[in-house]
Amino acid sequence: MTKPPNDTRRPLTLRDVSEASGVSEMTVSRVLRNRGDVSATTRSRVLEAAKQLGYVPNKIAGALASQRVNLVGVIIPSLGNLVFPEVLAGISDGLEGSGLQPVVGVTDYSPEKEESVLYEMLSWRPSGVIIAGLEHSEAARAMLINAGIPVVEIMDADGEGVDSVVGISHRRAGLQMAEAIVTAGYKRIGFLGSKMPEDHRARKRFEGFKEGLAAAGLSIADEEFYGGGSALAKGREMTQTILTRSPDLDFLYYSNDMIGAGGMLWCLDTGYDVPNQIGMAGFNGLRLLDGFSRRLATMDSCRREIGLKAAEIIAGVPHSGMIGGEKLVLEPVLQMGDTIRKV
Amino acid sequence: MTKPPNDTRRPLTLRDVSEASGVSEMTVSRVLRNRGDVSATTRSRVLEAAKQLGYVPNKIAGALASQRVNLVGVIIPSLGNLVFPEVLAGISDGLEGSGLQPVVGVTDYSPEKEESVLYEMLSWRPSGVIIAGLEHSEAARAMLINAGIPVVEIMDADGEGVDSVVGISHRRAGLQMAEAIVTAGYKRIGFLGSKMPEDHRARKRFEGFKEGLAAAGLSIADEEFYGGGSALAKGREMTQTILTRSPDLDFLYYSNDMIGAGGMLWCLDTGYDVPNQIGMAGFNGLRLLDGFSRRLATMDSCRREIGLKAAEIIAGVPHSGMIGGEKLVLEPVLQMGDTIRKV
DNA sequence: GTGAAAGCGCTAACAT
DNA sequence: ATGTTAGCGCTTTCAC
Repeated sequence: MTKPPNDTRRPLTLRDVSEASGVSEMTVSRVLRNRGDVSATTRSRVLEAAKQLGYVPNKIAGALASQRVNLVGVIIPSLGNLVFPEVLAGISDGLEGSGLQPVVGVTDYSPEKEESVLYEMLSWRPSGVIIAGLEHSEAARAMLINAGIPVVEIMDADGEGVDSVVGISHRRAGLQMAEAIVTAGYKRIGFLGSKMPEDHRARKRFEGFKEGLAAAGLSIADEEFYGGGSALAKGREMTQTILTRSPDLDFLYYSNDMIGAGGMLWCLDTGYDVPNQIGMAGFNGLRLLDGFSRRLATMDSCRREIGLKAAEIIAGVPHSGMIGGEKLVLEPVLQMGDTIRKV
Repeated sequence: MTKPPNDTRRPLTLRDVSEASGVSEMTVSRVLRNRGDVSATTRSRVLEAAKQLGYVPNKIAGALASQRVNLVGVIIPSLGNLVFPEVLAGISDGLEGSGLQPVVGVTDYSPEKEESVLYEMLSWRPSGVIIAGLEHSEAARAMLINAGIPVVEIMDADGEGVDSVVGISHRRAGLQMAEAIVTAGYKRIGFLGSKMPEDHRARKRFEGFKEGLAAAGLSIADEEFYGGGSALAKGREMTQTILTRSPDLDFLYYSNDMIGAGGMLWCLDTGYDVPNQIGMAGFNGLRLLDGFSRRLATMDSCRREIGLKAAEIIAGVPHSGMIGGEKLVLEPVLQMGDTIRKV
């Protein structure tokens, strides 16, 4: 394979391949897309020329002409949180074989940024959009409705979607965890979470959690919130802080596994008897934490499957018909781990 | 903000805005792009009409006409490994304000997939490509050279690049770690890593490491490799395995911090005296691990800065001139942590 | 099985 | 400050 002789710095076009092979542009196009009937000889002659020249088709022109773009916009709040790359992995799997490619946009949990990222994406006329959460600005919702393409809102099932929805009920997840804690006999419960008002899923879990406690006549005894930084380190710090302030707490509910793991490390280092003296639980079911000596109680957020299903919905929608409106609510499984005492 | 009255399911065009506002398509285009002089009145009339209709420009057509695409292709091996999202964050920062947007492609460490992802990306005629590593297939190299756009190969500086290069010398990183270990007086050294033949950076670190040991008349006493799974858990398992097989090892060098942390947890749980009985070190400088009770010795891989600089190179290249060929070698800092004994 | 013509929705370049 | 014309590189459609 020698270096293609593209001396002129002008990108190669179909016409170049056409001239090099002595075949019309149209037929070259057919060969390169495996469309229509082309004789074996013409076919191989074209492929030879294309390879020889190092021709790379121009999808921009192709997309404009065909009104077809094999891209799926994926909009998520962050890449720093382990959870989202896993959703992406699921999406990537779900798109496998469909010819569609994900294009990722990150919002940093900012509604304004979400709006601009969405606008940017839609301007490339993707075949579909997968977007985290159900809460969007008015303008963003309008764009999603108006885009005329399948939209899947993922990760959250507590609310109304624009089109299709794939997620779990975070409210119910919080509620179920509260029930498990109450059943185990814990009474003085602390909550530790992030102070991101725009993390609606964390907020809903917290609300469901409080609701579950309330049903048993209990409420949050103390709470602690954090901003940026290494989640593990923050979990450690916050745990020390809250237990110093409220030494009588017998359970700590963390809004995610990373801070929960940090808290667990601190409790074990400090000599707490987990789960008898103090119980603890997180959220997400992060496999990352499998290597710890104790397994933190948690609840799987089904993120890989969510990505997979969302992608399948996009990939499965026929090019014209677009029915949509599916709502798929997955059921997370409570994993008791080693940090909730047996009843 | 009422729902835009786009009754016909046909996407809106510039012409629609033109008709709605009574301004020529060309002037509408100018307004929407803030290009050229437009009177304040026409301007506001156009913006009003565009907003009213919910018009989203078609970048495909725009790109085709202007031969300008504000996209930067970013090709990385994986999203599951913490390291790459951090590089992405750096790229995202470096692109800030340039008007360029990253489009991410994942190769799963497969040269074939890298080739197809690259082909796919180039077919969108991006303004530049940032790609992990210096090792590519012949065809991939040819595409990169032939693309006629700035290319930045990142993360590795041990070798020749196609155009610009931003990275660290993994060989030197391994070598320096070996020197630190030798200096601390360790003699019986084990290596634990992944068995990914395509992870050239890990391979180079290992080679540099062995070279560093050799310079002191030492060599690897035992080694252990792993495949998939939770890295923390694997680090734990492998550490048990290698120390059972070779109980006389006094140092363990891990190819990354996650397996190193797993190993550290196991050693501490098992009652090893770290760092006196056994020392250990990883690689990457993961801040994620800040919450552990001991800090693992490690070496910063400068991944955020690598992303930042690579993006700046792409963003800084003038639209035509394309000089390129920069090579930026960053210097990782050795962090001794708590797992190498003081001399 | 192959080719010619028209045009996708925009913007560069040139009017005015 | 605004409008007109001619394409960008491909694919659709229709002809042969």
